[in-house]
Amino acid sequence: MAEKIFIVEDERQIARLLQLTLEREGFKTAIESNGRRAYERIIQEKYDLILLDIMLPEMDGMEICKRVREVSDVPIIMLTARDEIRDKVEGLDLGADDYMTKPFAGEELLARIRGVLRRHNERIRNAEETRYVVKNMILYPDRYEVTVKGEKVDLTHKEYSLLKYLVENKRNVLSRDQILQTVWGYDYIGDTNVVDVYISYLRSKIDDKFGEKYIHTTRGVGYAIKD
Amino acid sequence: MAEKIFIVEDERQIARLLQLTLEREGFKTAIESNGRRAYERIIQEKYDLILLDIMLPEMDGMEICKRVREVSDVPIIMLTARDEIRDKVEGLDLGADDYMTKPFAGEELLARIRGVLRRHNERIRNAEETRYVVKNMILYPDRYEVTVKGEKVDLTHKEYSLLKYLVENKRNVLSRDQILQTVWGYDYIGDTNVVDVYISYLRSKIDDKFGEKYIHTTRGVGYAIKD
DNA sequence: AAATATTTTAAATAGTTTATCACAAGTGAA
DNA sequence: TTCACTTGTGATAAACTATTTAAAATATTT
Repeated sequence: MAEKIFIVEDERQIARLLQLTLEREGFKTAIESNGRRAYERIIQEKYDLILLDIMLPEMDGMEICKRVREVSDVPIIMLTARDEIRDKVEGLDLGADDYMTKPFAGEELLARIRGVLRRHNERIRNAEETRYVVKNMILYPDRYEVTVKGEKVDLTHKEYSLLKYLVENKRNVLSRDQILQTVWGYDYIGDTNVVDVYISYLRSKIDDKFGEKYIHTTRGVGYAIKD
Repeated sequence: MAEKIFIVEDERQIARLLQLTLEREGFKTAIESNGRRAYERIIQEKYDLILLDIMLPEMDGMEICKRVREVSDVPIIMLTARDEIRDKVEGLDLGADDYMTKPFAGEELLARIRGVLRRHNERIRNAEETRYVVKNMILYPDRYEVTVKGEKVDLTHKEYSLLKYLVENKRNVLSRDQILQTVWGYDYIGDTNVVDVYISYLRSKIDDKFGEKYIHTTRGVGYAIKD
């Protein structure tokens, strides 16, 4: 699918040139010359990348960048005249992903655009990782990691698997047999209290350490994790 | 069927942006900017998911989340500003299903919404989130939990099993023999009044405590639970 | 191969639940 | 209203369950 690039530039010549360069490479484009209108369009429509000039009528590029960043991570590349070097720095501070100084070579622009898009896609893919939230505990299954109040908790493999099983079934009481089957892979139910022991380990590393009750016992039945 | 998502956010621009993003993906949406009104709408109407900003006029998102959780399992995703609140939020008890920091990429938000909805649906389908309701009492079989007027009732295993059997057969009078067979597993009927005793325990924990008559005696026959 | 970490088993302890009994209270028929 | 029977309830001993600890067995790393 072709990415849609929004060109915010009040100099018609430059805007047109950009548009031709991009469309020749298969991108879709839209152009806007007025700052305030550009901001509104960015908010309301969906673009995959914004090329943003700094000097614009009604609202300048810095201001647009700042405001857009309050609500969106859409990739932004700032376009600056060569002598506005101070602006470069400031633009990056405002959350732009990259910048280009005018005049620029088409190849360099395309390379930067591809780079920014690639990094952005990676960011999204990584950010999509699932996580399970219970109170202030977060379990990240892909990372094999658990944090409580932002602090990493060190768990052994069995401890982690047990916690994961509980968290995946938040609120439901799981019997020792269910747990043995799922976490330990036992298929006949022996005479062991290993589940109880591991519950105890988890509690000392989580409940006790952070002074909150996560793991609940239902006598005669099993264990459950709850908010 | 399109899921209905309730956007609770006081910044119009952000709310609007969320709405557009979601509607473009085929969700139905509703917006509310005031915290107290949002709470009332959540309680009274049916939404499939709540996007809940933290800072809101009249009642903040944390408070709403906490109160809603007392009566409902509706999926909640918290929205927090990146710098100011993020750290605090990690340290606070959400009871939420997930959270997002602003600004966020539309793709990530959609991925999280789908993830939370999927898990919620699985919870309902697989975990038979069935509930038995008698007057103000709700019995959740998977959670081994009983609430009356939203308040959790502490029951022992036998008490719970007996209550469950009665509730599963609401309005039907069950004889002591039937109860002994099903709940106690006795297959010959001895000379015991243990059923009577447990009926008494249940009444003191439920009927008496909450001042309503749930368990009825049919003289010479047995017991039944009724609205 | 030694050192370290993890997992399992076993046993002591503390705590809760259960069943029974004895008697009190309640109910309906005569 | 009384009587015979049914039902309700508090006390308690016995049974059971969960928790913790420590030590033994196993796996992993150095």
